[in-house]
Amino acid sequence: MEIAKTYNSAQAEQTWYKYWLDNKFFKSTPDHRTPYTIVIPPPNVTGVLHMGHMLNNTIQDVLIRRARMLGFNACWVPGTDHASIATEAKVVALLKEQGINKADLSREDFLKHAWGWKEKYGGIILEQLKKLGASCDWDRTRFTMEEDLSEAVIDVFIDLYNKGHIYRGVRMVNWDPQGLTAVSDEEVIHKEAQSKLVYVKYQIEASTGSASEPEYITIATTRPETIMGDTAVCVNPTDERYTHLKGKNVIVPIVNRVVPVIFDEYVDKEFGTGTLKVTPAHDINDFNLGQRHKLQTIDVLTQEGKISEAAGAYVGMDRFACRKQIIKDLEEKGLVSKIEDIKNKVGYSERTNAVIEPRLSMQWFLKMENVSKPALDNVLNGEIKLIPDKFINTYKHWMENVHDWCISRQLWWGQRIPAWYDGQGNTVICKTKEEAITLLKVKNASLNVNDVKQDEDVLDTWFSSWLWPITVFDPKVIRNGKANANEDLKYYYPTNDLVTAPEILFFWVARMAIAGYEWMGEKPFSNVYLTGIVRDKLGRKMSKSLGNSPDPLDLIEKYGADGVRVGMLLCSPAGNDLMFDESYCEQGRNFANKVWNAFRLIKGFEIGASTGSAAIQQSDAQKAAITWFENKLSEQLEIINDHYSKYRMSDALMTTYKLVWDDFCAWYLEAIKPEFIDGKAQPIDQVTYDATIGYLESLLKIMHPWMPFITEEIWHLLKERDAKECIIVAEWPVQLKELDKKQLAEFEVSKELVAMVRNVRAQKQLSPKEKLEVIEKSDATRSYFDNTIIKLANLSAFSYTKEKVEGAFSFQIKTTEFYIPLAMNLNKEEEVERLTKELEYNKGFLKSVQIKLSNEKFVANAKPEIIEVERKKESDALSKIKTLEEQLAVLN
RNA sequence: GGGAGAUUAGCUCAGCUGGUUCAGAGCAUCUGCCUUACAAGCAGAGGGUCACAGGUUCGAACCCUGUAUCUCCCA
Repeated sequence: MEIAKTYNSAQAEQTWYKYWLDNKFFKSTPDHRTPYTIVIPPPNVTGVLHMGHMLNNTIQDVLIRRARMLGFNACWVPGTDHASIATEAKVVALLKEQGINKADLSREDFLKHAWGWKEKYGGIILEQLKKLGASCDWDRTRFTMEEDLSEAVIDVFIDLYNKGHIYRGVRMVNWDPQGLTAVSDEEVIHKEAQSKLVYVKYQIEASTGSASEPEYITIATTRPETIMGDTAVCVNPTDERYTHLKGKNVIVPIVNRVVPVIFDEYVDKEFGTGTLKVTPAHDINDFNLGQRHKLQTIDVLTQEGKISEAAGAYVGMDRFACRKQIIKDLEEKGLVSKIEDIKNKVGYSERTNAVIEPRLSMQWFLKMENVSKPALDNVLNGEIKLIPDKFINTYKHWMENVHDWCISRQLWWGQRIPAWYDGQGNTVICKTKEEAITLLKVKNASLNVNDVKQDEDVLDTWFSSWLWPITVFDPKVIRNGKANANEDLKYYYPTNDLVTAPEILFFWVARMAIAGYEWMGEKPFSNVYLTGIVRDKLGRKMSKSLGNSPDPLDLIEKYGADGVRVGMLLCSPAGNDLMFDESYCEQGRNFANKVWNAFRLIKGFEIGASTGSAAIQQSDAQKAAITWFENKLSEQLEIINDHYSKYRMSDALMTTYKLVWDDFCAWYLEAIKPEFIDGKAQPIDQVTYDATIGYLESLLKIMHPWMPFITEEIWHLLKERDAKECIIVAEWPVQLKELDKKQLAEFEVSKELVAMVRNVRAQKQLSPKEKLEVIEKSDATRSYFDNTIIKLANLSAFSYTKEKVEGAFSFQIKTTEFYIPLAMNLNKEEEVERLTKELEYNKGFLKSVQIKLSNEKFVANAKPEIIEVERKKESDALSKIKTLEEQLAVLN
């Protein structure tokens, strides 16, 4: 069979993904094994795969594949999130293109369009995940808006309401004037902006009878368009500049409203002029002031962010246009004393990027104080681990200062709030209209059934996804109670690992923890692995608008899924952002190709007869290499397992990479590779061949989580296997019970020796083909790796002597001296220089060690083993120096 | 404004309990090689005042204090 010189990723990817699906290797059902569970952070149903998903899901796939190989019942649940605002915005935009206005549609018709849209475009991202090899149990795919899951959301609302955690009230909320909905605090992104601080003069109302010049007080504001809503001016009571204003009123410009001057500690004397215009309808702090001082609230903005009728001026004008206009008008009236450029933070909607408007409105809230406690405690006590743990601080800080959660959204796409009103001020919370009528009748005997109306709003998307680790398994558990949980939930919950971005630590992770304790009485996951943000190599966040994000699918096409997976993870320290560059994918692809070629070499071996006259015997070089690699593999496997246990993904990958490339390809294969005689490769003996195949299989297994496709491909090309005998379900290799550390150390010395010989060749410009001889000055007569060294360094002989060899090139490894007799004459000067340099170095070393050893405090305080090491260094250095001096003496 | 984290080779990062001349890896660079698995490769080499300034210690990349720069979170 002809094997291609380079690995064809596209073909293997297609073949094996289908094969895995057909054989149901991703599928998990409860059984006697221990489960290992991950629920996917459900991507936005409108989303397309970006680099963040790529990173995130590759990590999950690595974890799940390894768990599967370790013998766990591995279950990775996929799905999508309905993303209320984002999806509704997309549907509204699409309808607009078709000339349809949302306002003209009924709720039902709009939802039909939305579902139609979801069926058509939703879930593209799940198909894309398959391209990177994600081994999700697709039969379990869930969507947060599907009927069962939605019902659970309603159950949860009712339950929380009954427990007294949910309330409705008029509060200052973050209003998105584009999405036309309230959003939670977490959905507001604060960005620094260049703003103008306008100093406006408000006339102080003259005391009766006084005819003097009008007196003014100057306030500074970045929001002059809200002046029409001013109902007071506030100063700090300790501010001596303004004490004379006690009991006075001022006249609000433009609308000429007379409002009081109030005194409150809240005002910062240093900022602006130390006076504050108070607009209770449009600023949370002003609202609080208004409450304290019983001020009138005048809402001068509409929900679209335009000036409202109540303003009495500029009605219908956009808020930003009005800002410009009002400054102009105030200037004309001579009421602007100055305008300053300042930097301040402006909130933007996470979903629509519109500037958030603080706005008073009637909303539903969840009281966080009580429900959040177990979720905080169990992170602090380590029951739930955050990786890396630096996030514990952030988490703690948020949890301790958490505000009530505004959970209502003025949208249609989502779970509708199960609150019912009778039009006369009575409200009941229940699932159906029938129930509502019954319940309302109790409160209102003269109830008119036609007046019973359900709340128009839906719930925040996170109010559904916080149930994700529970309801993907058993959506009915909320109403049935956890004692009646189904088999799946009992078996898979709590899940093991959650892999997600730090950005949604509060949005989602914290809230899932809350929900987990509230309804399951138990954590939803044991470990939360927080990935970094994928940035470009200039450190900029990858984004569509910057156009600096490669399309993951293009990368896969170019470098292969395995190559991209390796590339992503090579540069992804946990919790730190990663500076992505395509060259990492190239490195990944090159690695895949290296593996492919190692396979080609092995596959090409011709196996010699094991008996008879033409029998091929295993050489000592091969025998030694085999025992060495068995130990090396075991040693490195232990390190890899340790990295995994600490979620050090890039370290686990790099260790794997070096084990394969350096230890296996560069040393092991070179050592056992049969020689060429007369241009023809010699056959290999059966024992060496079998051992090599065994090692390759172990390595393929270790590589599989990172590179699922190429490993499966080679696994099957290596030998005929049964239909179900796939690497994806192969057993993870086990370590040796006991490592031969002495042999490992000995081989390291051998490697150094080989490198030394190669170095001499390079220096003296000798061909690698020219055989050299090496003599070791030693009492020994042979050692385990002699023949391996002969093979690797291409020596004619490797021998031992007790005497000094003169006229040969000499060098030391540790304290042992070696000679290479060279046909050419040594360049005396060069040798003297080289040896002198080495002598100087060793003398310097010796000095530093001796200083340390002669320091009484060191000898008194340092641990005995440390002192022992220092003494050994001293004696080694002394012996090295002696040897070098002898060598130099001979040359001179 | 409050808090967290970072700063180690050209780049991306390790460095876990302070202790080997502890300063490391991968990539990139340079030099020599088309050596019949692999030029997507092989062999070799160079490259760092561990941000800066103090301090603790027999000993500091590591602990402490301050400074600078950057990132993130919260208000």
